[in-house]
Amino acid sequence: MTIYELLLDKFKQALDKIGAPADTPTPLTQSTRAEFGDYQFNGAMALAKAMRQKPRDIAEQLVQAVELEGIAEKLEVAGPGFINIHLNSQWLAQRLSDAADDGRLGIEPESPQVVVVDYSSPNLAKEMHVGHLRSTIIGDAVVRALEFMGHKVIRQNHMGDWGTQFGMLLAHLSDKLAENELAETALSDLEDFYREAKVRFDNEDGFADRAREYVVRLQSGDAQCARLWQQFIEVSISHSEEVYQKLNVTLGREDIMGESAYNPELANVVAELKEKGIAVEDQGAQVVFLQELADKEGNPAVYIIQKSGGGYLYSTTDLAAMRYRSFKLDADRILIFTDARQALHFKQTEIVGRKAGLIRQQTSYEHCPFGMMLGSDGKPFKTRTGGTVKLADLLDEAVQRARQLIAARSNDLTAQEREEVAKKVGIGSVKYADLSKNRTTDYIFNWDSMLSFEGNTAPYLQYAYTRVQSIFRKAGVSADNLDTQLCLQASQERALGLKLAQFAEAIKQVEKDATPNVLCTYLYELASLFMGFYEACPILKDGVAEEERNSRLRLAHLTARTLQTGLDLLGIETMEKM
RNA sequence: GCGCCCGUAGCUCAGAUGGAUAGAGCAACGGCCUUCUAAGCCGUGGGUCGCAGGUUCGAAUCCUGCCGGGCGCGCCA
Repeated sequence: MTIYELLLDKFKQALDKIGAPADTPTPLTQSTRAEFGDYQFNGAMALAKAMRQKPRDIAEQLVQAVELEGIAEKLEVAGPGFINIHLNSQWLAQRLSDAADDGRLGIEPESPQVVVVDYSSPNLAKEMHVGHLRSTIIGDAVVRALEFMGHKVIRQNHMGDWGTQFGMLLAHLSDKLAENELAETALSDLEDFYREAKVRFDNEDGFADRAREYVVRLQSGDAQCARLWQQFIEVSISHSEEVYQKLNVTLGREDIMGESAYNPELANVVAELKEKGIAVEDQGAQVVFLQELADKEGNPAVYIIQKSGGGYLYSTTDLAAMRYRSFKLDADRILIFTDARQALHFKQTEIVGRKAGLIRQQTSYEHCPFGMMLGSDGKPFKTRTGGTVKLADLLDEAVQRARQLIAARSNDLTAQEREEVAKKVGIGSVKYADLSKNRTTDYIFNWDSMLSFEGNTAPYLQYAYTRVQSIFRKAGVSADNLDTQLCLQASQERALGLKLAQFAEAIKQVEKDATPNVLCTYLYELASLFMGFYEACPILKDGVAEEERNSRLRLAHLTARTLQTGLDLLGIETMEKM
């Protein structure tokens, strides 16, 4: 149980005891300022009317009623009726001690849910570009947090491996192979390949017709065409996997569930919607009219599930995917990480899906939108020449920039260690810069600030970790044989200790709201408090008593483990030296 | 036209179920290394939370209307 949950429990009991209505809100929060204690309960004011008493009197009764012996050392009523809770430092120290002895840092798994997470989902017709970065790393961080909390996560890489654009690509590939080129060679640069095919499609006589013909053949299951497609897909998937590896993302082959996988289901999804009278024919297409999203004149929103020519759309695929995930995968939650522009689509998809029974009632359907990545000019992030930035190039540049920064500093790292640090810092910086921002809004990409090694950045957190490791190297002791009592004496120790004890509260918010930036903020505050502790509380210096030294070592070690675990949940690696 | 999202310090961003004097970082300025890595720490300055109403004991947060920006809205995904 987290401290928050524990206190909440106690205050609920106290509310009951003083005769507050059963559904009374329980606004318990971490205190905003140290002088207001560690947590505060703000529920007394709102009760004044219902209980016909002064808020301060209610607060006093709550303070009397709440059972926090041994947990809180002081409860005080302040202002109009705030209750400031000062936790008992010995109790806090004991919690930390227990956490330090536990492999999971004292964090209990939750009762497991099946959570299907759709993320990354690149278009295989092209190379991965910066537009795929956010979905990939935000989704991966949420997945890691969910798994850490004990849930059964089923990753779904909903790759774009199907659709009309493949006609032109396959026609082009077919010609290349006819000229005895190998698929790997022809497709070594997917962007070039796509461009070539597009040029032919737009300019070459007869090519567009051949492309359309390939689409029909592909969809009807033509064997030769399927082989071509398979070759194309294979090369493109390998490319994605290289990027995932560079990015330190947990997606693998087994997580791929491309759009093509739903192909056999599309016709019966449409048929089912028609049978139930949910979909109707309109202007030759099969559509669902959504009265729920009608405008002021009562004109319903239109959701097309089959084109007039008979072709299917992504709405159809998403409905089929919804059914598969809810019924076949038995999902309790379905999380979908795509950019914010698709918000309406997913809202409509859920309405249609629920109406048609394509999703079980108990399955939640959560679109987790995010904003665009912008350049420092506030416009969509592009290369100097205005082209799309390839993700692989972006990551290489990140490592290269980190490498230069490391080289510019004098340190005693070996060449191999420097290279390792460059990779972890470079990739970590790109990921952290993104993860640390509120998911839903656009964000401005800036090399200098993410790699500046100052402030709320990956290197700052990584550095905090190495500082602890350095202490242990110097001390020549292992953290395992420190059985001294942990003690929170100095104000810096107290503040660090409290923050450490709140790790689980941050993770829980991430899994609930799918917002990794909450964990980033937590880790930054933790690292920052550790830096203050490090400056103010000497550990190995002369004159530090053994008990104090060992207690501080334990605190430092717990900090390192928390940082490492937290960064790992974000998909960011740590190192021993930097 | 309708709908969704956003507007917080010069810049980049936090601000969970409404709570106390709105917080960080960068940039600016001033201190701290013969002492565990100064990639650090401590301090100073900087705000009509887009504007105007409303709800309430209390609003950056909720409601309404404006202004400004982004994005969607029948056969792309």
